[in-house]
Amino acid sequence: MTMEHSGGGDPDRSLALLWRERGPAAAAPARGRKPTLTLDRIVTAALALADAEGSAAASMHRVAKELGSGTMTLYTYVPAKAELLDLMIDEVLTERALPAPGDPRPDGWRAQVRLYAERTRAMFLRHPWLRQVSMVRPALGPGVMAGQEYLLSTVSGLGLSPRQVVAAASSIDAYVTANAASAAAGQQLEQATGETTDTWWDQRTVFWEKYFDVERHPSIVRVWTDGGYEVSTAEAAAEAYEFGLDRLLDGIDALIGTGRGGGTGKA
Amino acid sequence: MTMEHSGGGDPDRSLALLWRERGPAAAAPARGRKPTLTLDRIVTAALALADAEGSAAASMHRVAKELGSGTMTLYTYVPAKAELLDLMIDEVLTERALPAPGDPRPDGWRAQVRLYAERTRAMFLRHPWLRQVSMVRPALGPGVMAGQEYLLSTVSGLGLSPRQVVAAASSIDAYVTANAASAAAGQQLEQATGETTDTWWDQRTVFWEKYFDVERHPSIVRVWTDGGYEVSTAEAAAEAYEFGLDRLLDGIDALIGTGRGGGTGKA
DNA sequence: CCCTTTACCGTATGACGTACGACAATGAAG
DNA sequence: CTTCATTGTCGTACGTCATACGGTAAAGGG
Repeated sequence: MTMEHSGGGDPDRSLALLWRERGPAAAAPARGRKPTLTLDRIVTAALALADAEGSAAASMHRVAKELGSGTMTLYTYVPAKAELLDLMIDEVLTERALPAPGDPRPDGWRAQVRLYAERTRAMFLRHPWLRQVSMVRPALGPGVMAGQEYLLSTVSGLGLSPRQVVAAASSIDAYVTANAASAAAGQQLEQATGETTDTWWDQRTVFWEKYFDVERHPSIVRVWTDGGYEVSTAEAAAEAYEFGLDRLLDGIDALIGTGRGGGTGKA
Repeated sequence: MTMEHSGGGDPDRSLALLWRERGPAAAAPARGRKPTLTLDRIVTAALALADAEGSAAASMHRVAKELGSGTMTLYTYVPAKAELLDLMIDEVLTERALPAPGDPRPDGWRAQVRLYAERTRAMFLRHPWLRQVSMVRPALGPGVMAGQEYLLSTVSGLGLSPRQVVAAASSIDAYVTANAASAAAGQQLEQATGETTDTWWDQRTVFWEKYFDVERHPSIVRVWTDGGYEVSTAEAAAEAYEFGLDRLLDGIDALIGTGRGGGTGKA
C-alpha cells in the first residue's frame, strides 16, 4: 500500500528546488564550508535506486550510502523525503521530452494524443516505481507543466468549450496513466517475484477447481468458453488499453462532429 | 508511495481465507486451546482503523491493540500482513453489493455500467485507503469475482467479439477505478491536511508569479483566460470524470452500431 | 588569527513487519 | 485424574524506516 508524501512542506522552498532556483536569488553564499554534493547528484542517485529496486530502495539511508555521505547530510539539500520524491517525479516527467510549443509534432490531434500516451507509457515502464506515488496535488515543476501544456494543446481548437477541453485532457490523462501504471505494475511484479502473470494464474488453478462457482458467474464462464481469454495476460492488457483509448477518442471525435453537444459546454 | 503486498504467499492458504474455507475441510480441530479471536473480527478491526486514519493505521500492532491481544497472535489467523490486506480489499469489494445474475438491474447496458461506476466510486470514497493498494494480480476472492461477473455481463450480448468484451470491461474498469481513486485521494488529503485542494492552489500563487513561463505554456494560458478553470477543483474533477465516461461509452456504442469494426474483433 | 557562517553527520527515538521460542490452555488417551 | 500431544498466545529481538538534535569540521571575511 501507499505512504503519503505530498502537500506538507513550505511551497516556496519546494518550488525553488523544483525550478532549481531560476531567477536572481540564486547566488552561492560567500562564506562557510563548500557543499560536497549537488541536488542533481542526489536526485540521480535516488532515481537509480528506485529504478533498480523499487521506490522502497530510495530511502534516505541508501541514497546517502550510494553517494558516500552520512544520511543526515541529505537534509542540507532537501527539507524532507517528500520533496526528494517530488524532484524524482518531475525529473522523469521531463524526460518524456514532449514537443514544446514551437517544436514539430504529429499531424492530427489523435496522433498527438497518442504521442502523449506512448511517452507516458514508456515513462512508467522505465520507472515502475511511479505507480506507487500519488499524482494528486502534484509538485508544480517543469515536467508537470510541460505535460499539461502539451496535452491541452492537442485538444484545444477542436471546437470544444474551454471546460470541455479541460475535461477531455483530464480524462485522457487519467485513462492513459491508469493503464500505464497497471502495465508497470505487471512488469515490476514479474521482475520482483520472478514469475510471469501467466504462471501466477497457472498456480491458481486450484481456485477454479475448488472455489469458483459456475452458477454465480455465468458471464465469466461464457466469455471464457467463447475464447475471450485466449491471449496472454500481457497481450490482453495491451489490447484492452488500445481498445479503450480508441473508444475514448472516438467518443470525443463524435462530439466534435456533432458540433459540441453535452452538458459540460455551458461555460 | 506504495509498498508491495501481493503475490507472495501460498495460494491455497490465501484462497482458503478469502472464501472462509467453504467445503468439507473446514471442521474445527478437536484438540488444543480455543481461539479467542475470529478472522472476521480481525478484518473488521483493520478496516475500521484504515477507514478512520488511512492504510498506515492498519498495522499489526494497532489492529492487535484494538482487539486487546498481542501483536503476534494475529499471525495465528493470517500468514502475513499481505493476506490481511487482501481480505480487507475483498471485503469492501463485496460491500458494493452489485446485482447478482438473477437480481433486478437497470435497463440498458449504459445504465448498468453506470451502476458499476457509482458503486465503485462510492466504495473508494468510503474507503480512501483503497487507492494505496495495488489491484494487479488481485486476490481471487468473492468480491473480485462478483465485480468481474457483473461488469462482463453488462457488456456481453452487445455484438462485441469475446475479446472485445474483455477489452471493454477492462478499459471501463481502469477508467472508473482511476477516477474513483483520484477522488478518494483528494478527499483523503483534505481530511489529512485540513485544507481543501482550492486553498492548496491559493497557497501556490507564488508559482504563477515567480516561475510560470507564459511563453512556454500558451495553451494553459489560453484555457485559463477562456474560463476553462472557473469551477472548483472538485467540481472540475467530477466533470472530467463524467465527460470521459460518456465519451468512452459513446465510443463503444458507435462500435456496436457499426456492426463490430476495429482490430480486436478477430477472435 | 579569530569568528561567523555554512556543511557534515553520529546518535537517539519511536514506528514498522515478523522470526523465534517460551508458555498456557485444551481435550483425548491411559 | 493424570499425562501429553496439540493448538493458541504473546514477549523479546532484529533490522528497517524518517528525522530531531547537537556537536564538529571547513571556509572565508575581518
